[in-house]
Amino acid sequence: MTGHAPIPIQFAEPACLRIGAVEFGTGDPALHSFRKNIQTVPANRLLLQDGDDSGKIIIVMDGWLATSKSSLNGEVQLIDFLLPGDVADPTSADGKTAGFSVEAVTDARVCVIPLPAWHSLLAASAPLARAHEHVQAAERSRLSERMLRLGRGSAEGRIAYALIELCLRLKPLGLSENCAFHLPLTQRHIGDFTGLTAVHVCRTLRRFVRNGLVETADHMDIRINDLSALADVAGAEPDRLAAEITPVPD
Amino acid sequence: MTGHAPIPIQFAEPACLRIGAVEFGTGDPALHSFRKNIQTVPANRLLLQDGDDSGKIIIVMDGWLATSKSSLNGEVQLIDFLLPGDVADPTSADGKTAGFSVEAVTDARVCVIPLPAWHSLLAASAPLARAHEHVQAAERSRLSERMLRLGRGSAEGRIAYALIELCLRLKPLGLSENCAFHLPLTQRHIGDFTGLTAVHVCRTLRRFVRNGLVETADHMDIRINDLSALADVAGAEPDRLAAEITPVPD
DNA sequence: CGGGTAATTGAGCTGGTTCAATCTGAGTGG
DNA sequence: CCACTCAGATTGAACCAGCTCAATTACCCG
Repeated sequence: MTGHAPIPIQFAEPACLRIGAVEFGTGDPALHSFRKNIQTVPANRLLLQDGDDSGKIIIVMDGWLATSKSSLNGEVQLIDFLLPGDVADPTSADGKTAGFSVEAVTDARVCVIPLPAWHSLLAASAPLARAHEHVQAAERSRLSERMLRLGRGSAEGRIAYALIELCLRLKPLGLSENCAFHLPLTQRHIGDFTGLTAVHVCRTLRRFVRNGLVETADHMDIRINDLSALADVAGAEPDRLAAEITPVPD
Repeated sequence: MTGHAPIPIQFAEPACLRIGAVEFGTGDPALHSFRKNIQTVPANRLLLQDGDDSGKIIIVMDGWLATSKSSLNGEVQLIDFLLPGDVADPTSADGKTAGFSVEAVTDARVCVIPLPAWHSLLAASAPLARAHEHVQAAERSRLSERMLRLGRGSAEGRIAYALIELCLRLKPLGLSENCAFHLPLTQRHIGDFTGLTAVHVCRTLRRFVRNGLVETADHMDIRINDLSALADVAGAEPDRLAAEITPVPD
């Protein structure tokens, strides 16, 4: 699991910290305390293990993270992907145990803040608290949508939904132009995300391509060719979905 | 969907409002503003529809609620059950649309608070904010656990987990004595909760009974006879699970 | 060139669904 | 008191979507 970084990590120096769609820190005294908590992590590194004592939150600055849980026999379920501006709060009801694992999918830069510090930051800055509220709300909505597909959707529906969700989330980050985007994922990731086998992900994706719903290049450069048809398969309305799962500026 | 109340609703007058494991309001000036927001709702009443403009949170005082989403073809996925002390915050990223439906499973009493009022209450009372934090953390952990089963678990695993989760959650409410408890649910509810057909829920429950894992009476009075065996089937550790999904006093 | 990971495709199997019949218990009206 | 109804539970039988196992290909990197 603890992988190697295939390419050297190089990120621009942070001018600010973004939470959802809102930027913080420029000229903010709080930024100073952030700076020393920033770390770069290589792809596939486990940041936090389900069940560990956690006591911190993780803010994604660059790259992709994923939260996950594993069954005893080693099967993995990805709970959510975390993109820049997202916040992972793994704390469960006891206030310390992590309720899921957090791992870097790509090389990433994160800001790790101990819970007490985080709570005082939230208490000190209403805009920060509001932005965090939006990010949490977006995640809640994503989880509900995904839970519906996991429980009631077909393989096609799950994968179609996943593609649309990721497309919509990448758009405000400037990573999805005209429904074309790159997923730094393997088919296994998509399988772990949708509760399917990698084999069946492959078959289903191929079928989408055959039917002209999507195009692929380089295996993970995706272009959604027929969004409304894909949305039908997913049982989703893209516009409403975007409003519900994408944090807004405020 | 808008059902009839089979029995008249009768609840004790509220002395206080409980959030998670913490009671508020006795002598608290904020209680006064709560009181007028309390309402009783009959079983099967829809309190909020997925996609509606919401702008409020719902605190459960008595009875069971459920949050859910439905697919276009009418299949239902229950996202979570809400028990007394739980808080439903259906707001999604846009700050107003409800990301799921909320309905009363049994006759219930709830306290409905508009979001602005709720936010000022949270800002005014650190203990309230902390209690809410715990309730949210408990819900997050439950969702992750359930997502793992939905994506990767067998029917047996999902149902075993659901029984254990509900048993653990009912215990601190005084509704589960010695792993024996009543579920005010039909097998259809359990199916919608676990992403299975009611038929298969029935078969699986019968198998549990045949194998001595659980006993049932009156169809929905459940007794877990062999917790450790059931936990094995569920792939769960009851003690750790209880800590993660049950709000603590503080 | 060799080795390792990911994708692709085929073939057969199976857990859970669907459809359908029966059974049970509570409520209702006579 | 019984007949009727209706929702839920139970059980059987056939079916099928997605899984497993397995072989092949493509690609990257040393």
